[in-house]
Amino acid sequence: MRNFEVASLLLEIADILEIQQENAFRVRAYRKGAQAVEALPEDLASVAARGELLDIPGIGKDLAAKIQECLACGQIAYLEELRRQIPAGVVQLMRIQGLGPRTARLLFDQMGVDSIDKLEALCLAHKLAGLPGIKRKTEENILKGIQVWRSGRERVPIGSALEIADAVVARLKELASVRQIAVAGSLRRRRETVKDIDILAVSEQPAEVMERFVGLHGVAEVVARGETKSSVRLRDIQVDLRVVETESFGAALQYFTGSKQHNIRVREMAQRRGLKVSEYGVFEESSDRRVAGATEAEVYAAVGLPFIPPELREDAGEIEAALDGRLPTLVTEADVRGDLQLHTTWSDGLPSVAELAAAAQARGYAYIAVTDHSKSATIARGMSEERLLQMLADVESVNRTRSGFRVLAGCEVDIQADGELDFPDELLRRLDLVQVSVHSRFKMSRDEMTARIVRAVRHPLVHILGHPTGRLLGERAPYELDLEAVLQAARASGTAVEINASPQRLDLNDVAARRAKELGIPIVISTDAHAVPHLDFMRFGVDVARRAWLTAADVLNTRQEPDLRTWLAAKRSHPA
DNA sequence: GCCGTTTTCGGCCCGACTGTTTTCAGTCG
Repeated sequence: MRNFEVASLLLEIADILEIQQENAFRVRAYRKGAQAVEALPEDLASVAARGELLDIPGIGKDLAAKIQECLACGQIAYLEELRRQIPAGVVQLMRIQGLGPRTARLLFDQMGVDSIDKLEALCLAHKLAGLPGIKRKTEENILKGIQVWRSGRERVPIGSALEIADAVVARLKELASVRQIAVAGSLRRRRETVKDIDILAVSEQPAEVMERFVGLHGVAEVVARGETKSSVRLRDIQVDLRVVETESFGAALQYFTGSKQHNIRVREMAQRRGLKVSEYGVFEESSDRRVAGATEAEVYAAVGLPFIPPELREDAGEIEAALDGRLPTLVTEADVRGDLQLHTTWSDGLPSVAELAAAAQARGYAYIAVTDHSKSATIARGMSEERLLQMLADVESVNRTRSGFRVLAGCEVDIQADGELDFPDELLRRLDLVQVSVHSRFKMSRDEMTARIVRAVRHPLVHILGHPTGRLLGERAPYELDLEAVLQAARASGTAVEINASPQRLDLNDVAARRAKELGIPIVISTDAHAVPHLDFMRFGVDVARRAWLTAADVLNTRQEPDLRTWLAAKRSHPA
């Protein structure tokens, strides 16, 4: 059983307990436990086998026992019992925006509502008005919520969310009264998908800012409108705006960036020091005197912490690391010296090698690798062996024209169903860089797929495993795979793994990349660009790397060109 | 249910907005 599956069972327990109006802290304990499990960079089964479940913060005796039970028999008896009391359909009701546990309980108890379909029918027939606390308006809001839920666009990929957020920020910045403005929330933490966009501004004319905000082009609905806080639906996503005073900006930014769990930890630390943290600032409990608030650094300092980068704020060990002075210096886009997975006219890319080299050098890179597809990738116009040789000549001629810049001749070689590579060794040996990836036969069994990839990763001429899980965000689930086994094979053979920065892929993801780092596996961040503008995807890959706690030293393509070439050569003499 | 430089018991983050209310509960982040 996968970690996320265990986590989802724990979350379901939390949901049901919440509907049953159980102790809120007990509910929180299950949610926290679920989050800890999901963020765990290693398989729960391995941790359990070592008897270390209790070492996971947030997992105590009870949760450890339930996790053990999960791993042993795939279910939790306690949850089965809860499900008999509150059917799954009732838990589903809480997926509707504006509908929480109290209302779900009320609807189930009084009207037997146990599905969203039934809820919709009753709303349309105006059968809910008259229940305590429900009138016409509430029915309307529930129907709107059901529409949003049906549209299925509950989470938006980071690429499109950033685009919308940047546009909103630009429009609001035009107002002279807007002194400061920033994106907060999970978008600032650079989660791969987000549920909404949070924007924070400082202005002495909050009313003017709100006015501009709710009137923005593309606003489909004003969800809420207050003096300092408003929400709209804009192009299928909710955007929240808060306006605060200058002296509160840092506190508000810290607060609205979250995560919720991270903030709870910060507040607990503040409490122990006799302080109270809110979005308005840090205050002395006794006197209400403000001690911090204008900047985030100030807020963290007040509770005894160094500044923690937003990407780490998930309560996944960053508080402890900060206290011990072990926070990593995260890799930045400026550290990246080259891009190692690129496609050109030699297969399915748009630019020529020369065009790509010019664009990459203009961007400040010192090198790139062109990695066109191998012959089996027919859909992607994979290269025949002759064309591969012609590509080598092309790369050589481009290298003659450019100084201070190097094009490495590479290939993205298909991993065939049995783990064999798509080109013979004598050809691979002529390449500077060999990347291997799966592009076919996605539906193999977990064992077969694992064996297939492990075999390729162990091949002595292979440098990098590309998009290791094969997922396409929101389109295709990762293939069945024992990723831990693949990573162990990479470690043993010295092979690097890729963070594919294409916003469609982001593969490895943050959790897996963090595990790869833990194992000491070299990591590359590549865009997989098929056109010149795709070189800009690098920022998304760096975001994943930062969420994975990576420093520049963990990332191969931050090295100087000679160092990289040394690594590429040394890899081939690595004892397999 | 978890946790411990205040604690093995008694705590556990904090405020805005809406819709229903005549003073507040529910939801959200």
